[in-house]
Amino acid sequence: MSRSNPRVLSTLERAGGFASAQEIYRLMQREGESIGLTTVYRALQSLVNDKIVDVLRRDDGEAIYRLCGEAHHHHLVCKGCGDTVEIEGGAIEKWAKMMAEEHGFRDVGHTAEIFGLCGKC
Amino acid sequence: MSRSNPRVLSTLERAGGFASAQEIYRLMQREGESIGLTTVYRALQSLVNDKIVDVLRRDDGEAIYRLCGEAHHHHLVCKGCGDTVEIEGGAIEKWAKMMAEEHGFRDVGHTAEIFGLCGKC
DNA sequence: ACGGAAATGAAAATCATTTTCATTTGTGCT
DNA sequence: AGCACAAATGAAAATGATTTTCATTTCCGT
Repeated sequence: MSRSNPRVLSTLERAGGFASAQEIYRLMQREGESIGLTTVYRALQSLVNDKIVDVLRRDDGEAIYRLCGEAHHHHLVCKGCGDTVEIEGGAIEKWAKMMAEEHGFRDVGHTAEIFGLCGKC
Repeated sequence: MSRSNPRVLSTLERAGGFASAQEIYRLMQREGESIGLTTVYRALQSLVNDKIVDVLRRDDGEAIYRLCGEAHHHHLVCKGCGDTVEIEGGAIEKWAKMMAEEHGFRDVGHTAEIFGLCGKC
């Protein structure tokens, strides 16, 4: 029953380990891969079940899938041109850990993004 | 242009200060209030704009609206029971400011949430 | 009362995601 | 190879939340 499609996984990796189902589908299309949207969704669900990827939610409600165990980073996104810079978040990791401890939470993950206008916009 | 419908706000309050648009709509229907779903959505958007309510996402992607104070804060959400704790994020503010400066971004905002399992789950 | 702006809501449109179902592919067996 | 059967695939339809459209109604200022 392992529906983890290796092509989907590798596309997610190539996308920077962070993308929505629709994005992965479009990316594969653009690269000439023949695959159905349904299969992409199924592969991602399977990867989530197998705990190979994590699923989060964007502000607009779209689900985004992220490789687990990947040294994780955050994003600095330009509201004007959409340009994205990957940034490091050591401070955040510590903050998250502290807050979790303080409130008796365990098994914690986190999301953090910064958005604004880049130099060119 | 203040479309903040007082009946919607008071229903959200009565719902425990935490509900989805659909739930608020159904609640008002059940209580015999005459209102359209569209108006509920518009009222909630307006309340979000006015920073009277916060919007989060459930695991299934449905938006939930939540009354909250004006002070900027972040959330610690339990993946098990959905319990939410408002936390302070002084460290994040500084981090966001620093990163933005470093990459020449201005006019920046940010999001940050921590999720895990609370003591009871 | 009159006229224009804002509010309202029913119905249609949109969009991500899920389900259905017929078809294809793969695998083990003889 | 041929055969049966399970798993995988994907197109199309269904679903459900949210947004948009647009005609109608309510409000307010004159």
